[in-house]
Amino acid sequence: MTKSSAAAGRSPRLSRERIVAAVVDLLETGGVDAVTTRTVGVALQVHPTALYRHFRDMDDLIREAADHILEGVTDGVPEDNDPLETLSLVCLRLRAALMSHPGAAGGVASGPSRKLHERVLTERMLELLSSAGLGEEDVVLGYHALVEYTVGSAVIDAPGRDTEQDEESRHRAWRADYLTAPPDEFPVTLRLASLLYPSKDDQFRYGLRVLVDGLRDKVAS
Amino acid sequence: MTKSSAAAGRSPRLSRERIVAAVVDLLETGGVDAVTTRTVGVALQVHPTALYRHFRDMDDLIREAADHILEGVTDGVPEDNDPLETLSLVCLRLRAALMSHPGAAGGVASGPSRKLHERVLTERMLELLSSAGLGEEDVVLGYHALVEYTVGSAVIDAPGRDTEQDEESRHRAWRADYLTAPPDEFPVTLRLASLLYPSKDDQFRYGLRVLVDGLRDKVAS
DNA sequence: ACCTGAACACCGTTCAAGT
DNA sequence: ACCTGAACACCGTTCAAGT
Repeated sequence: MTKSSAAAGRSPRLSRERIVAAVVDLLETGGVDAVTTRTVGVALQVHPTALYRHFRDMDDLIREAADHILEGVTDGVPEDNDPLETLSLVCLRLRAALMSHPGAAGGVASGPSRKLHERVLTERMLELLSSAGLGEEDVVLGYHALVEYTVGSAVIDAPGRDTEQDEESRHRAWRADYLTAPPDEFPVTLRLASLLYPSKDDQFRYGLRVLVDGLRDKVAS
Repeated sequence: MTKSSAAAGRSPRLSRERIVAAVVDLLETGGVDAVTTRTVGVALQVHPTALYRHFRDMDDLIREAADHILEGVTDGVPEDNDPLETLSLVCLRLRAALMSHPGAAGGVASGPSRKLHERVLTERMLELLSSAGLGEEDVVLGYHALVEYTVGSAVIDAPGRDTEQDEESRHRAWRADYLTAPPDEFPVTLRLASLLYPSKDDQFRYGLRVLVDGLRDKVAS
């Protein structure tokens, strides 16, 4: 009745699903190095090495968890008349999912898992680019550009292990630091120092807009 | 005569420069996790903990090495009539520097070091954007967008620890994998599968072009 | 002042052993 | 079949000790 035909032993305490759920949880609450064999062990009240019955190695587990985080990214995104605007919203949702789970960005950055939720996201993005009227070449290259920008900047922007200082005060310190540069060697930096390091979300939105608008220009050809 | 006024003991075997040089070397030949306290120890014929006299911790050392890799990125870049084309070349040079030193990308991705070579690169990029005729806001946001795209995609594209398979055969396997998807759920993916995963450099160049061209459109405003 | 040696608290992973 | 226990080969880092 459990899953195997010969349901002999007591029911297993672990499963891929339960392990993934625990990892997603650790990815959400803790920082990047919050998920280790030991931490998932205590989270599931189980020996650190128990997960090796269900996953080949830590990398396998992280990638599965990363894919799980991609679930629902395309759901409920309001449909705009312009497919590229919808796509822009999808990218923002993708970023939000990655940012709310520090360390997950590194997981998807390590290469395409070609697992379910990633496939769904890929299909949706390709479809939106295609229905915008882009040629096949531009659809594929545009897809890659948006993914690399969104995932790549999430890797950069995701909160690391130093959550002590908040983003704004850190940025303020950086700007102040630039003001100490020698004026004859760094004139432009000095002139613009006060504008450097706007909020990371504003940075991301700007680049996303440039990319999306640039892709729209390719439709005419 | 050495450096301190009281030059008593024998001259030190180590220095920040020598350690950084060794790390840059390891970053170039080996993969991402090729640089550890132990590996720099054997490279310099020195005890693994010796570097703690010269650097606060491993992070400090990696960031210094990452900055060293940025040296000369802006040197000898041919000056185009259009500053944004020169900027495009600078980004390509930055990518080349990061790609040829796997792991260095992670170093600069961990946040701005505000060290010398990074400052030089920042100044040059801001200057090129400024001389292109962009407003101050666009200069700063354009700078951030280009850096996040270039560094972020380098983190994604940099060769990891699995150098067994070459890029092209891995991409071929991925494309083949997409062809096994159920046709009714992934029609666009199936139609475009053969076009997916062009060379990483081509991917990067495409997105870079879209970004640069998009920034040029902002000049008119 | 600069480096070594020993030690500590971690990692991921393997494999024999228990149930 | 599934999990535990012990063990191995690694990490980064601290600190007392040598010279």
